[in-house]
Amino acid sequence: MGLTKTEIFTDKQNEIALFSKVFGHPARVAILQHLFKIDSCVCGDLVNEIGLAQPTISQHLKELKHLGLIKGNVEGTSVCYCIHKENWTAMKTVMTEFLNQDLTQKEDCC
Amino acid sequence: MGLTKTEIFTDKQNEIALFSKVFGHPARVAILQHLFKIDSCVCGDLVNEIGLAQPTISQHLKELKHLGLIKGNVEGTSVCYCIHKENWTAMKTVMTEFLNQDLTQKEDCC
DNA sequence: AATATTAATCGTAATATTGCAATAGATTAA
DNA sequence: TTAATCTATTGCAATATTACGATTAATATT
Repeated sequence: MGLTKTEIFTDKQNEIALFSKVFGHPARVAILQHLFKIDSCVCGDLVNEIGLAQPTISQHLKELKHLGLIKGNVEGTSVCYCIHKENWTAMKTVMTEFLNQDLTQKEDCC
Repeated sequence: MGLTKTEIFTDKQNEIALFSKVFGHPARVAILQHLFKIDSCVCGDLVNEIGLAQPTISQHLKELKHLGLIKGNVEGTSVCYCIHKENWTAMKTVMTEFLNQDLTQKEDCC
Protein backbone atom coordinates (compact mmCIF):
# COMPACT_ATOMS: atom_id res chain seq x y z
CA MET A 1 0.00 0.00 0.00
CA GLY A 2 2.42 2.75 1.10
CA LEU A 3 -0.63 4.92 1.64
CA THR A 4 -1.32 6.38 5.07
CA LYS A 5 -4.91 5.90 6.28
CA THR A 6 -5.39 9.48 7.42
CA GLU A 7 -9.17 9.17 7.65
CA ILE A 8 -9.09 7.01 10.76
CA PHE A 9 -7.15 9.59 12.77
CA THR A 10 -8.09 12.93 14.26
CA ASP A 11 -7.28 16.23 12.58
CA LYS A 12 -4.85 16.98 15.36
CA GLN A 13 -3.05 13.67 14.96
CA ASN A 14 -2.74 14.22 11.24
CA GLU A 15 -1.54 17.77 11.79
CA ILE A 16 1.17 16.63 14.20
CA ALA A 17 2.21 13.96 11.72
CA LEU A 18 2.38 16.43 8.83
CA PHE A 19 4.56 18.88 10.73
CA SER A 20 6.76 16.06 11.97
CA LYS A 21 7.07 14.59 8.51
CA VAL A 22 8.48 17.81 7.14
CA PHE A 23 11.06 17.84 9.94
CA GLY A 24 11.79 14.20 9.18
CA HIS A 25 14.58 14.98 6.74
CA PRO A 26 17.91 16.44 7.86
CA ALA A 27 18.11 18.72 4.82
CA ARG A 28 14.91 20.47 5.83
CA VAL A 29 16.13 20.70 9.41
CA ALA A 30 19.36 22.24 8.14
CA ILE A 31 17.50 24.69 5.90
CA LEU A 32 15.34 25.87 8.77
CA GLN A 33 18.30 26.17 11.14
CA HIS A 34 20.12 28.24 8.56
CA LEU A 35 17.15 30.51 8.02
CA PHE A 36 17.01 31.04 11.77
CA LYS A 37 20.74 31.72 12.02
CA ILE A 38 21.12 34.21 9.21
CA ASP A 39 19.86 37.69 10.05
CA SER A 40 18.85 38.62 6.55
CA CYS A 41 16.96 36.30 4.31
CA VAL A 42 18.68 33.61 2.38
CA CYS A 43 18.46 32.83 -1.28
CA GLY A 44 20.33 30.31 -3.33
CA ASP A 45 23.29 30.07 -1.01
CA LEU A 46 21.38 27.28 0.70
CA VAL A 47 22.65 25.16 -2.16
CA ASN A 48 26.22 26.01 -1.16
CA GLU A 49 25.57 25.79 2.56
CA ILE A 50 24.01 22.34 2.31
CA GLY A 51 25.67 19.85 0.00
CA LEU A 52 22.73 18.94 -2.20
CA ALA A 53 21.95 19.79 -5.81
CA GLN A 54 19.87 22.83 -6.62
CA PRO A 55 16.74 20.94 -7.70
CA THR A 56 16.84 18.94 -4.48
CA ILE A 57 17.04 22.05 -2.31
CA SER A 58 14.30 23.64 -4.35
CA GLN A 59 12.09 20.64 -3.71
CA HIS A 60 12.69 20.73 0.05
CA LEU A 61 11.97 24.47 0.09
CA LYS A 62 8.73 23.80 -1.72
CA GLU A 63 7.61 21.37 0.97
CA LEU A 64 8.46 23.80 3.75
CA LYS A 65 6.61 26.55 1.89
CA HIS A 66 3.63 24.30 1.26
CA LEU A 67 3.23 23.74 5.00
CA GLY A 68 3.53 27.49 5.51
CA LEU A 69 6.65 27.35 7.67
CA ILE A 70 8.67 29.57 5.34
CA LYS A 71 7.86 32.24 2.80
CA GLY A 72 9.72 33.24 -0.33
CA ASN A 73 10.08 36.60 -1.97
CA VAL A 74 11.43 37.13 -5.47
CA GLU A 75 14.30 39.62 -5.56
CA GLY A 76 15.66 40.01 -9.01
CA THR A 77 16.85 36.68 -10.28
CA SER A 78 17.07 35.17 -6.83
CA VAL A 79 14.44 34.28 -4.28
CA CYS A 80 14.66 35.33 -0.66
CA TYR A 81 13.38 32.83 1.88
CA CYS A 82 12.65 33.27 5.54
CA ILE A 83 10.73 31.74 8.42
CA HIS A 84 7.01 32.48 8.47
CA LYS A 85 6.92 33.61 12.09
CA GLU A 86 3.18 33.43 12.77
CA ASN A 87 2.88 29.96 11.30
CA TRP A 88 6.03 28.77 13.02
CA THR A 89 4.63 29.91 16.35
CA ALA A 90 1.32 28.18 15.67
CA MET A 91 3.12 24.98 14.71
CA LYS A 92 5.19 25.21 17.86
CA THR A 93 2.05 25.34 19.96
CA VAL A 94 0.72 22.15 18.42
CA MET A 95 4.01 20.30 18.65
CA THR A 96 4.80 21.46 22.17
CA GLU A 97 1.42 20.28 23.41
CA PHE A 98 2.19 16.87 21.96
CA LEU A 99 5.70 16.69 23.37
CA ASN A 100 4.69 17.96 26.81
CA GLN A 101 2.12 15.31 27.60
CA ASP A 102 2.13 14.55 31.28
CA LEU A 103 4.57 11.86 32.39
CA THR A 104 4.40 12.34 36.12
CA GLN A 105 1.19 10.58 37.12
CA LYS A 106 1.87 7.06 36.00
CA GLU A 107 4.19 4.71 37.75
CA ASP A 108 6.64 2.80 35.65
CA CYS A 109 4.88 -0.41 34.75
CA CYS A 110 7.37 -1.86 32.29
CA MET B 1 17.37 7.50 -5.23
CA GLY B 2 15.10 7.52 -2.18
CA LEU B 3 18.16 7.45 0.01
CA THR B 4 18.78 10.26 2.46
CA LYS B 5 22.35 11.60 2.45
CA THR B 6 22.77 11.57 6.20
CA GLU B 7 26.54 11.90 6.05
CA ILE B 8 26.46 15.54 4.97
CA PHE B 9 24.47 16.65 8.00
CA THR B 10 25.36 17.04 11.65
CA ASP B 11 24.52 14.40 14.24
CA LYS B 12 22.05 16.78 15.79
CA GLN B 13 20.29 17.42 12.50
CA ASN B 14 20.03 13.71 11.85
CA GLU B 15 18.78 13.12 15.37
CA ILE B 16 16.05 15.73 15.02
CA ALA B 17 15.08 14.21 11.68
CA LEU B 18 14.92 10.70 13.12
CA PHE B 19 12.70 11.72 16.01
CA SER B 20 10.49 13.74 13.70
CA LYS B 21 10.25 10.92 11.22
CA VAL B 22 8.84 8.60 13.84
CA PHE B 23 6.22 11.22 14.68
CA GLY B 24 5.51 11.62 10.99
CA HIS B 25 2.76 9.03 10.93
CA PRO B 26 -0.61 9.59 12.62
CA ALA B 27 -0.77 5.99 13.84
CA ARG B 28 2.41 6.45 15.86
CA VAL B 29 1.13 9.75 17.18
CA ALA B 30 -2.10 8.02 18.21
CA ILE B 31 -0.23 5.15 19.86
CA LEU B 32 1.88 7.54 21.90
CA GLN B 33 -1.13 9.65 22.89
CA HIS B 34 -2.92 6.53 24.03
CA LEU B 35 0.03 5.35 26.05
CA PHE B 36 0.10 8.75 27.74
CA LYS B 37 -3.63 8.69 28.41
CA ILE B 38 -3.96 5.21 29.87
CA ASP B 39 -2.74 4.90 33.46
CA SER B 40 -1.72 1.30 33.25
CA CYS B 41 0.24 -0.05 30.37
CA VAL B 42 -1.43 -1.01 27.18
CA CYS B 43 -1.05 -4.17 25.21
CA GLY B 44 -2.92 -5.39 22.18
CA ASP B 45 -5.94 -3.18 22.71
CA LEU B 46 -4.05 -0.64 20.64
CA VAL B 47 -5.21 -2.71 17.70
CA ASN B 48 -8.82 -2.10 18.76
CA GLU B 49 -8.27 1.51 19.74
CA ILE B 50 -6.67 2.39 16.42
CA GLY B 51 -8.28 0.93 13.31
CA LEU B 52 -5.28 -0.81 11.81
CA ALA B 53 -4.41 -4.47 11.53
CA GLN B 54 -2.32 -6.19 14.17
CA PRO B 55 0.83 -6.58 12.06
CA THR B 56 0.68 -2.89 11.17
CA ILE B 57 0.41 -1.80 14.80
CA SER B 58 3.17 -4.19 15.71
CA GLN B 59 5.37 -2.64 13.07
CA HIS B 60 4.72 0.90 14.33
CA LEU B 61 5.42 -0.22 17.90
CA LYS B 62 8.69 -1.68 16.72
CA GLU B 63 9.78 1.65 15.28
CA LEU B 64 8.87 3.50 18.45
CA LYS B 65 10.73 0.91 20.49
CA HIS B 66 13.73 1.05 18.19
CA LEU B 67 14.07 4.77 18.85
CA GLY B 68 13.72 4.08 22.56
CA LEU B 69 10.58 6.14 23.07
CA ILE B 70 8.58 3.20 24.43
CA LYS B 71 9.42 -0.04 26.15
CA GLY B 72 7.59 -3.34 26.12
CA ASN B 73 7.25 -5.98 28.76
CA VAL B 74 5.97 -9.48 28.13
CA GLU B 75 3.10 -10.38 30.47
CA GLY B 76 1.84 -13.81 29.75
CA THR B 77 0.65 -13.97 26.19
CA SER B 78 0.33 -10.22 25.84
CA VAL B 79 2.92 -7.47 25.80
CA CYS B 80 2.64 -4.38 27.93
CA TYR B 81 3.91 -1.17 26.37
CA CYS B 82 4.55 2.17 27.96
CA ILE B 83 6.44 5.40 27.42
CA HIS B 84 10.15 5.29 28.18
CA LYS B 85 10.15 8.35 30.40
CA GLU B 86 13.88 9.10 30.49
CA ASN B 87 14.24 8.81 26.74
CA TRP B 88 11.08 10.79 26.10
CA THR B 89 12.44 13.60 28.24
CA ALA B 90 15.76 13.52 26.42
CA MET B 91 14.00 13.59 23.06
CA LYS B 92 11.89 16.51 24.23
CA THR B 93 15.00 18.48 25.07
CA VAL B 94 16.38 18.02 21.56
CA MET B 95 13.11 18.79 19.84
CA THR B 96 12.26 21.76 22.03
CA GLU B 97 15.62 23.32 21.33
CA PHE B 98 14.92 23.01 17.63
CA LEU B 99 11.39 24.38 17.87
CA ASN B 100 12.34 27.26 20.15
CA GLN B 101 14.94 28.84 17.93
CA ASP B 102 14.87 32.59 18.38
CA LEU B 103 12.48 34.47 16.12
CA THR B 104 12.62 37.84 17.76
CA GLN B 105 15.83 39.36 16.47
CA LYS B 106 15.19 39.45 12.76
CA GLU B 107 12.88 41.86 11.05
CA ASP B 108 10.41 40.45 8.60
CA CYS B 109 12.18 40.58 5.27
CA CYS B 110 9.73 38.67 3.10
C1' DA C 1 -0.80 -33.05 24.95
C1' DA C 2 -4.10 -30.16 22.41
C1' DT C 3 -6.11 -25.89 21.84
C1' DA C 4 -6.59 -20.98 22.28
C1' DT C 5 -4.71 -16.40 22.65
C1' DT C 6 -1.58 -12.85 21.68
C1' DA C 7 2.23 -10.67 19.37
C1' DA C 8 6.15 -10.79 16.09
C1' DT C 9 7.89 -11.82 11.59
C1' DC C 10 7.78 -12.74 6.62
C1' DG C 11 6.43 -11.78 2.14
C1' DT C 12 4.38 -8.84 -0.99
C1' DA C 13 1.78 -5.06 -3.34
C1' DA C 14 0.98 -0.26 -3.64
C1' DT C 15 2.51 4.18 -2.90
C1' DA C 16 5.82 7.82 -1.29
C1' DT C 17 10.28 9.91 -0.92
C1' DT C 18 14.84 11.28 -2.26
C1' DG C 19 18.10 12.94 -5.45
C1' DC C 20 19.64 14.69 -9.67
C1' DA C 21 20.23 15.62 -14.84
C1' DA C 22 17.97 18.09 -18.14
C1' DT C 23 15.07 21.62 -19.16
C1' DA C 24 12.16 25.65 -18.75
C1' DG C 25 11.04 30.27 -16.87
C1' DA C 26 12.10 34.65 -15.20
C1' DT C 27 14.99 38.56 -14.41
C1' DT C 28 19.16 41.29 -15.03
C1' DA C 29 23.29 42.89 -17.61
C1' DA C 30 25.64 43.97 -21.71
C1' DT D 1 18.15 41.44 -28.38
C1' DT D 2 21.46 38.28 -26.48
C1' DA D 3 23.78 36.27 -22.88
C1' DA D 4 24.18 35.33 -18.09
C1' DT D 5 22.26 34.08 -13.65
C1' DC D 6 19.21 32.02 -10.63
C1' DT D 7 15.20 29.16 -9.44
C1' DA D 8 11.33 25.98 -10.54
C1' DT D 9 9.69 22.04 -12.93
C1' DT D 10 9.87 17.62 -15.24
C1' DG D 11 11.17 12.97 -15.65
C1' DC D 12 13.29 9.19 -13.94
C1' DA D 13 15.82 5.65 -11.09
C1' DA D 14 16.63 3.90 -6.58
C1' DT D 15 15.09 3.26 -2.15
C1' DA D 16 11.74 3.68 1.76
C1' DT D 17 7.26 3.37 3.80
C1' DT D 18 2.71 1.64 4.65
C1' DA D 19 -0.53 -1.96 5.13
C1' DC D 20 -2.00 -6.54 5.57
C1' DG D 21 -2.60 -11.76 4.84
C1' DA D 22 -0.28 -15.74 6.18
C1' DT D 23 2.59 -17.75 9.22
C1' DT D 24 5.39 -18.48 13.25
C1' DA D 25 6.57 -18.20 18.19
C1' DA D 26 5.43 -18.03 22.84
C1' DT D 27 2.61 -18.57 26.66
C1' DA D 28 -2.01 -20.00 28.92
C1' DT D 29 -5.82 -22.78 29.41
C1' DT D 30 -8.24 -26.99 29.17
